[in-house]
Amino acid sequence: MFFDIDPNDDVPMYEQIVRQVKLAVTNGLLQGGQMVPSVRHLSKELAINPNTIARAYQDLQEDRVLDAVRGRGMMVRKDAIKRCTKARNSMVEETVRRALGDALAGGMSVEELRKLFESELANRASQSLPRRKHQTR
Amino acid sequence: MFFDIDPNDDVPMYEQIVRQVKLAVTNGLLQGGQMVPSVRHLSKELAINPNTIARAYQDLQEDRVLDAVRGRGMMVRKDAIKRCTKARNSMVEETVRRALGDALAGGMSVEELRKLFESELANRASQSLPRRKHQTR
Amino acid sequence: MFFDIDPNDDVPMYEQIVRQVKLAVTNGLLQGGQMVPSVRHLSKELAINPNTIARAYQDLQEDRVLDAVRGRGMMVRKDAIKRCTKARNSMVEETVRRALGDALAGGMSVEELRKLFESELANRASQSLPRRKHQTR
Amino acid sequence: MFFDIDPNDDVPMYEQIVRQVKLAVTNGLLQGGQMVPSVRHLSKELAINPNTIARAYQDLQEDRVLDAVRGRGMMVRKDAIKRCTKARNSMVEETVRRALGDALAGGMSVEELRKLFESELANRASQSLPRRKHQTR
DNA sequence: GTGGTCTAGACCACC
DNA sequence: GTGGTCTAGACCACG
Repeated sequence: MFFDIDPNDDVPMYEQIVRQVKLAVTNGLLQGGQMVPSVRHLSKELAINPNTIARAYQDLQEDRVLDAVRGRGMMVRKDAIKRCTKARNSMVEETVRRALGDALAGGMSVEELRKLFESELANRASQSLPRRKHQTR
Repeated sequence: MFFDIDPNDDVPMYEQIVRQVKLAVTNGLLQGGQMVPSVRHLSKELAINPNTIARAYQDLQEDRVLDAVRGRGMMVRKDAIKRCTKARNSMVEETVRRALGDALAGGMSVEELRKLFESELANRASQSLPRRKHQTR
Repeated sequence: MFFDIDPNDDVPMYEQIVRQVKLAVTNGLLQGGQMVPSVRHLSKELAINPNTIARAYQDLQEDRVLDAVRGRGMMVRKDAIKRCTKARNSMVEETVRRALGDALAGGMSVEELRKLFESELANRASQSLPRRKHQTR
Repeated sequence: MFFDIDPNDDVPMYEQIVRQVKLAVTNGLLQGGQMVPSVRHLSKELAINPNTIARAYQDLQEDRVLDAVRGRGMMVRKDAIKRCTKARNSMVEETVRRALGDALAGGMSVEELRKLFESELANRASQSLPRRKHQTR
């Protein structure tokens, strides 16, 4: 599937899964009504303990992104995309705000920061597969 | 002093202190040769366990930002600013990269992201004290 | 028919069916000697796996509410109404007891509780079809 | 402590803990700012696996009833009582509504139901310790 | 087959 | 000491 989990990242694996599912919903890889892979299946595929997957799915259920269908599996809610997009927006916004805060607090000038931003953006835009590998805090 | 510690933040308190000391060095609030408040003093001021302060100072010593002066306390190294600036740069860069990764993975367009960035920048530029309050992961 | 099944409810579907059959017997919608819809028929009507219907009917047989008639289907036993009424009574009693327990444990006064009870009762009494939609645990 | 957990109940233990903590907040046994017993401690006292306790506490954190204080333990939020009272109210209301629904659907008359309610209420009112033992669904 | 709960025991970071 | 995460393996109810 489309998951890219790093067990050594300081953000816990179950949370990485939660985030990646939400992003997949936002960008259309996972559509409303679609089934997500079963706990056991994904657990094998990612070589991760089923409990960890289950916890991620449960969190997604509480966030009303997934619906458990008795004896059949977990399904993406039809209205999930709204919530996920909102979540993505506030997530990105928050991170940007953080970068900004650190930059200014550290005396970095607005021009420097903008330049850094644009250069990173250029890097990404020129890559074919825009999937990041390591996400350290 | 200039510390703004949130005990319920998910970044640990000692790390918040480390980061804020480094930023203060970068932006000139703390200059080489200057003494940093004593563990006991800061511990009282922030109502934080002295061990926590001590650990932060210890880390800063290992990062060669502070120097222990026998019987007098901790002093900012004269060459600290170089290291701190470098640290700040990679810190900000890393955060920007993360925002970018999440944005693109979630299907946000480059234009949207740039707009968001500029709007946040405008917000901050117009404020007097650019110190952020909550830093959620 | 008169079934109102919610697959996402936390009480299992087969149990919802059992309960609703019993209530139908109690209130006279299903009379002794009457045939109950066939597993296949009901399965189609409710868009539910036949196994689930079968399991419900089996339970009802064990509870001596239904009788299997060779080659014809399932029939409501003539003495079912007694048992169903008894079951209904203890079911309602149990639920009332639970509400009471939670209310008192949570410091709700007897007066508050009685008021709540009467107001709910008034709500219902004024409605034509007293069939509830969601039954959360 | 004040917990009364039944491992054979069909509501899971972690959820029993969640409910009982909330009720304790509502009725004043647990006040804002107060620490709840540590995971390990409660785990020993109730002879329940620490993971189960931890899960309950995490749920309570998500429900903003508890706050984790780094390295010190879990504390009742000052504003918890509002949420808990609200939760209790809707919980009790929901149960009452359910009793009512079952009663009416089963053809029980309003008078019968009210009589049952008042008699249960009388039972409880006359008891010294209004703590229920078994809570079957 | 599915998810849900629980146990036992381990390791980590924080204070 | 505290909570947080993860693993391994078990059992259950549901469809």
